[in-house]
Amino acid sequence: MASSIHDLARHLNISIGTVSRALNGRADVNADTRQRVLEAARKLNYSPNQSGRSLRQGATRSIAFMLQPHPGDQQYGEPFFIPFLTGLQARLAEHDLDLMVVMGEPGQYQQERLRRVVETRRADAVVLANTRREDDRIDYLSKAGFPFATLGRSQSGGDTYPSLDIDFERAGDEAVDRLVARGHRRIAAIRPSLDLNFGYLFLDGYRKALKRHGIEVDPNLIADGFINETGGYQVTPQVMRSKNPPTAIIFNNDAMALGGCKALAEMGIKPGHDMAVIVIVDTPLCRYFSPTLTAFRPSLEPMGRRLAEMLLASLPAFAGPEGTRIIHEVWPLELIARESD
Amino acid sequence: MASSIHDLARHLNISIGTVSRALNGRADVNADTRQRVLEAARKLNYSPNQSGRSLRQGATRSIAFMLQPHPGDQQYGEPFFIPFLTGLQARLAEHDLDLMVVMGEPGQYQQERLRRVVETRRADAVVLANTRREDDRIDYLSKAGFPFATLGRSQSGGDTYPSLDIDFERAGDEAVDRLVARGHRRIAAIRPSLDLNFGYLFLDGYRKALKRHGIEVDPNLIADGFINETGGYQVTPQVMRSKNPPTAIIFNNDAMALGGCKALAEMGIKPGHDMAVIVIVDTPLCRYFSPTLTAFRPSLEPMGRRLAEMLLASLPAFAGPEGTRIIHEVWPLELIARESD
DNA sequence: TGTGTTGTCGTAAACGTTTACGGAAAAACG
DNA sequence: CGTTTTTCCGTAAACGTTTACGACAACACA
Repeated sequence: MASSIHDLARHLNISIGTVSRALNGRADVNADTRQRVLEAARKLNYSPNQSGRSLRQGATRSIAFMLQPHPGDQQYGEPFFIPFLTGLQARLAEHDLDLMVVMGEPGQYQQERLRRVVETRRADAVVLANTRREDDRIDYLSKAGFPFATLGRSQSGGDTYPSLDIDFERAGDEAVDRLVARGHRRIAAIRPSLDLNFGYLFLDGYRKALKRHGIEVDPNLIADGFINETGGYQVTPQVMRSKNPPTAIIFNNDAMALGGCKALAEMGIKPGHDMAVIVIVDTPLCRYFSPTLTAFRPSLEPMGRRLAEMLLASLPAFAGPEGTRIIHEVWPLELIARESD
Repeated sequence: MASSIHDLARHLNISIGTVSRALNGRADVNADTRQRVLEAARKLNYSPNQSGRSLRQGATRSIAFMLQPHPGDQQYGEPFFIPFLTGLQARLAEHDLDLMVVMGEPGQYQQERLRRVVETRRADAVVLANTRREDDRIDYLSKAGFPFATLGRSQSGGDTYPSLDIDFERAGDEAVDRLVARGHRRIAAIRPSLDLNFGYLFLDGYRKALKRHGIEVDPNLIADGFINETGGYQVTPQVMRSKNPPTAIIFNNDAMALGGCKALAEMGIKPGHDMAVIVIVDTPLCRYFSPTLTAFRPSLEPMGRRLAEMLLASLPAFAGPEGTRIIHEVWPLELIARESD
C-alpha cells in the first residue's frame, strides 16, 4: 500500500540514491531530475517511512514529555499542563518533531518509564515536568548522557540542561509585599509537602519579604500538606489554631487554596472579608470561585513554546549556526487582583 | 554507547538470531542458552532499539491521539482531556504502546497533521477526539485503511471503527425531566454552534423529553454560540429576549454555562434562584462556581482506559483469541445535583 | 543400520532509509 | 586535443532488528 522509495525509483527509472538525494535537497542532483522526483513523489503520494529514517539516522524525531499526576488528582488533573503542552507541541511540530506523552502512575516515581524511553531510543530528548528538588530522573538522564530539559529548576544535575521555571520566589515576595501594604502583619504560607522545588522557592521569597518588612517569621504560620484540595482542607486549621492566628494566607497551589477556603468557611471565616487570600498559581477556578481569588498567573502556552526552543538550542542536531547553548530562564508571574485579598 | 544485539551475541559467542529468539521467548531455543542470554542482557543493560524493531516489523508501537483545541481556549484548555488522556495512556502503556499527542491549530482542520502521521507511518493507529458530525478525518482514515477509534460518534465512516461516546442524548433528556419535575415548562437549550456531534445528540434528547411531557418545542428557546465563555455570554441574552422567556436553561458546555451565568447576572437574574441552570458536562468549575452548578459528569479516566481497550481489540496484532471486534459503547453521565437548579 | 523426528542454532535476507564512495560523462581549461 | 575539474548518478553498505530457511546433531524407531 504505502509506496517506498524503491517504487519511486523504479517508476522514474533512476536509482534510489538519487531519489533520496533529490528529496533531501542535496546539491549533487540535477535540477531537472529533482523536479521530476518531486513531482512523482507527489503523484505517487510518497512520504518517507519514519522507521527507516530513524534507524538510519539514529534519531526518532520525537520528544518525550514526562509528567506525573499528583496523587488525588483522579477526577480532573492539573489544568496547568494543557496549555503548556499545547505550546510545546506547537513549536516542536514546526520542526517536524513529534511529542510523546509519558505519565507515571500517580504518586510513584517514574524511573522505569523513563529508562524504557531512553534505553529503547524511543525519543531523542525528554522534557521533564513536576521537577523535584532532588530529582532522580535528572540524575539518571545526566549520567546516561541523554538530552533533556526541565520545566522547573532542581538542585540535581548542575546546570548542564536547559530549564524554564516560574519565578515562585518573586511571587512569594510580591504576595507578602501586597498583603503588608494592605496592613497585614501576620501572614501564613501554605505549600505542598512534596519535594517539589517550587515550594522551596516560594518560601524563600516569602521569608525574604517578611524580613525586608521587619516582620519575624513565625513557624506556626508555615505549613504544608498534600498537594490537593484535601491537603489544603486539612492543613489550614493548623495555622488558624496558632496562638496568634494569621489575618492573611498565601497558598502555593490552587487546589490547596480551594480546600483551605472550604476549611475557613466551616470556621465561619470569609475569605476576602475576614481573611485575605492569595493564590500563587492561577487557574480558571480562581476566577470563578466566590469570592474570586487574587492569584499569580503564568503564561503557560508561551512557556511551552519557549522550552521547546531552549531544548532544541541544546541539541547539536538542531542548534543554529552559533552552536548549542544551555539556556536557563525564569519567567515572572502576572498578578491578577481579585476579591479575596 | 547503547549496546546492540550484536554486542550481546559477540559477548556470548552465539549468533544474533539466537539472541533475538531467546529474548522474544520463542520456543526453538535451549532453556540454558535463553537463561544465559537473559542474564547477559541484564548485565550489559541491553534493550532492543525501537527503530530497528519498527522497521522490521512494520509497526511503531505507538498510538497517536489527536485533539483540537477550540478557538478561544488560549489560556486554559479543556480540563476534559487530561483525565481521559491519563486513562488512555495508562492502558496503552500496559501493552508497551506509546502515546503521541497531535494537536491542530485551534480552529482549523487537522488534515495535514493527520496525513503526516499516517503517511510517514509514525503511529500504528489513531484516536480521534472532538468528533464532528461530518468528520473528514474519519473519511480520510477509512479510505486510507488506517486503524483508528474515536471519542464521540460521527455520521461519517459507518460503523467500521470503534467508538466510545458519552450519552448526551440521555443527559439532555434527563435534564429536561428533572426540570419539568421541578415545575419548569419553559426550558432553554444552549449548545455550541460547531458541527460537533454531541450538540446534536443533546438536542435530540432535549426534544424527546419535551415531547414526552407534552411541551411544545419553542425554537426561540434553542440557541447556539461559540464553544467558550464568550459564546455563552453572547447567546444567553438571545433566549432571554424571547417573548416568553425561559425559567430554566440547559447548557451543553461548561464554558458556555459560565459565560451564560455572567450574562444572567448582568440582567439581575440569579441562577438557582430566578433561573434554573443545568450543565451537561461537569468540570471542576461547576463545583466552585457560586452558586454551584448542577451538572452531568462523565468518568473520563475509565473512558480513556476503555477506548484504549476497544482500539486494541480492533487491531489484528493485539486482538485476543476471539479475533478482532469493532465495539461501540455509549457511557452514561452521572447527575451531580448542586444548587443551581 | 537406515530412516524419520525433534531440538537447537547459524545464515542471510529483509524492513526503508541515508550516505560515503567511485565512476562516467560533460564541461572547463591549458 | 589532452588534461583537469565539475556535474551527476549508481552502487552498496549501514542502521538494529526479526524471521524464514536450512543445517546439524541427537534421538527414536523399525
